[in-house]
Amino acid sequence: MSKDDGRQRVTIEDVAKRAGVSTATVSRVLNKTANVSPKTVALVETAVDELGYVLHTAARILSNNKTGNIGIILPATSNPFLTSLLESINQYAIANGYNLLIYATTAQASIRGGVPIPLNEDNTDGLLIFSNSVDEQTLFYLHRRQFPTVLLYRTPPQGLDVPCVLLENKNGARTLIQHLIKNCGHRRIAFMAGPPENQDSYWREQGYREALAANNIPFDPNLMGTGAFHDWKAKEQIEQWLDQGLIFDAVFAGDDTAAMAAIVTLQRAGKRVPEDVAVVGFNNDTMSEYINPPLTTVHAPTGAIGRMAAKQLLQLIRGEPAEKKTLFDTEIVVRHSCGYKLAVKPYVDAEEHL
Amino acid sequence: MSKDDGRQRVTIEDVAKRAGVSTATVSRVLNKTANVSPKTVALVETAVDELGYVLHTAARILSNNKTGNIGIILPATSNPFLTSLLESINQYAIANGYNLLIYATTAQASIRGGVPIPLNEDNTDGLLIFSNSVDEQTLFYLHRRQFPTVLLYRTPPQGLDVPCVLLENKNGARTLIQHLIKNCGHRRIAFMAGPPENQDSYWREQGYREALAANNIPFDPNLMGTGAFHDWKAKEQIEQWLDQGLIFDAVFAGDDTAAMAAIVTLQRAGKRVPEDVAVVGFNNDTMSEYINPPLTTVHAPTGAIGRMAAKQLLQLIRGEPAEKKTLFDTEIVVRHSCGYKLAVKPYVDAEEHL
DNA sequence: TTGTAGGCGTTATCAA
DNA sequence: TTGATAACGCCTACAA
Repeated sequence: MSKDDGRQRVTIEDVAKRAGVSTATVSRVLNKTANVSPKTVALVETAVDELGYVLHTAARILSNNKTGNIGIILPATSNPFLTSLLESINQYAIANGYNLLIYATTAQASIRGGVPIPLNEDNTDGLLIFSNSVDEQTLFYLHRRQFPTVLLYRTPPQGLDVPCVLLENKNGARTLIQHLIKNCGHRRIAFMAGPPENQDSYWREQGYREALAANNIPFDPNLMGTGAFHDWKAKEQIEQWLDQGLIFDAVFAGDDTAAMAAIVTLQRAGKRVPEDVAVVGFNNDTMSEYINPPLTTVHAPTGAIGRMAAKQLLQLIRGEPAEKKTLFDTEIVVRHSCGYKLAVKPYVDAEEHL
Repeated sequence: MSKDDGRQRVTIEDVAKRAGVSTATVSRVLNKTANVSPKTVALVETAVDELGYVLHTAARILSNNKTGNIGIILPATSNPFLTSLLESINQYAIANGYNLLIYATTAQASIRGGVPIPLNEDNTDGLLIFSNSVDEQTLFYLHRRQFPTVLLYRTPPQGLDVPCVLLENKNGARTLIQHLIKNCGHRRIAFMAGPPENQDSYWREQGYREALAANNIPFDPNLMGTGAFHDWKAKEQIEQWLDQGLIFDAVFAGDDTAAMAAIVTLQRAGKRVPEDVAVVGFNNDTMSEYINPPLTTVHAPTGAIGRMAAKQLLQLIRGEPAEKKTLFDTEIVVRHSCGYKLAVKPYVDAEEHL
């Protein structure tokens, strides 16, 4: 291993010798954990510099279990929504003296047969867990170890008492679909679900169904599909619907990413959005107002959610209690893709002006 | 610390006792590092399960320096381009038995006074370093320690011999600006630079200047601004230019994120894009074809770059040599925002059809 | 095939 | 204010 051929590592002992003090003293000045005479401090600091000493993280962790890091585990899917979430958490963490480490897992992360997950109690002081990115066994393990953990966008499993920070989905979705029905006159509204087991998607679907019921529109299973909060998945779903000749005048894409892909796929198939088919999303990602046509969606306070989760986690780490459950409300944002007319005009191709 | 109140951790020793074997044997079956009789293996494995034993990462690292992780350090800016990069690296890492840990730093990460950076030789087997997210001192330190390191989107500093994976920027930018000048008839082309010290931005500017020179357009320092590869920064720059009455008929935004923000800012100020002002970007992010108008840009093979960097790093970790320098070429993508007419029509507002 | 024991680098306890 | 030393949990010679 190339890593082992490296020249001998400079240890705290080397520093101690060079400075003519004990390792204990070096540790004290490094951690400011006790009073040390200014003279000694200077001695140690120059020794550190001269030797190029860098503390061995693993050794410290083994010895006292402090890392200065918090971690977040999330599914490895590239959704701009996740970027916003991470950004807000990172900011909060740094502002409070912690570094954020990120692990994006393709499978559901799990401890099993003694194998730890890559971000855990050994290299972080606490963990944020997004949706169902780790399995229940691991959740229970962390809880048994009383390791500071906060759940994001999911509730804890039965019998597990872990704080969670959530988005209110049902009301937002219901309002959105009501708008589609009442204000825009759509009746055959297709729904694209998120990833399997996703709680946000589940509740958005409930809101969709409630709006239908409230308007005496019978639920039609043929209008149920999957966008998986993913562009190519949404593309496939739209293409399949088009191929099979499904009749629909609107699509609730599940989230903005799927909505964006749905719009483009429909347009490439010769459909006009929103004249032929309306499309609405969920989240209000940054690009939602820039796309073509601007997207009608539900605004989710993603940054606030991230900050709140980080805040709860740091409280837990400090040994303070945290909120069992925090719920954030949403707000509908009406633009053009739903077919409802607005004052602001979107871009019009040059040739139209000629 | 709440983390210390947790019930006693199950160690390898507990497992050994339970299974009636030595810790050495437990370690052997856990790591498959030597032959153990099937009978003993079974004994150990059930003990692991019954006790809920999970290996202590830090202890293993301290003992043998293997982590199974690679790390990437990058600046904490939310650019969809980075998401693509991370996705490709993560896929490659996982396909090859490594986990990717991510650290997004707001300042330039640095070891100093013995303080390690959060992702380092103690918790990863190798490091990918994006652009100038860590300082030179740290780069030299890692090299001195012979720690596997690959630079992404930057060359090593003078005197440092570290592999790097790069994007070709100058030719791409020159071609793009040539297109703006020759095919679209623009002459006063403003340029928005990326973040300070960013090598990609530097070379894009060189390409811009070369295209100008090749067409006998004098370089005008008034047309030089900053977009910082960031939406709000680009917005500010456009607003400032508009305020001061700068005359320009095109903007090379530096990257797609800045371009998207530039387009929207211009439109809100009552300018038509591309009729009044053309806008072009760089990268060809996913959303570039969806925005309004669809963006003319330069395609960068971000996924391939990420995979290549990960590949080089794993070679280094295995003790194999890596390419000193890998350069990826680009390709211009002409859509609507440059003003050049294409067959594919963008979205047209419903009212235009009435 | 298995066990014993030393060492990895740090921090914390206890004395001085 | 400082020093000696016992953990922390694991791995790997070396022995058996």
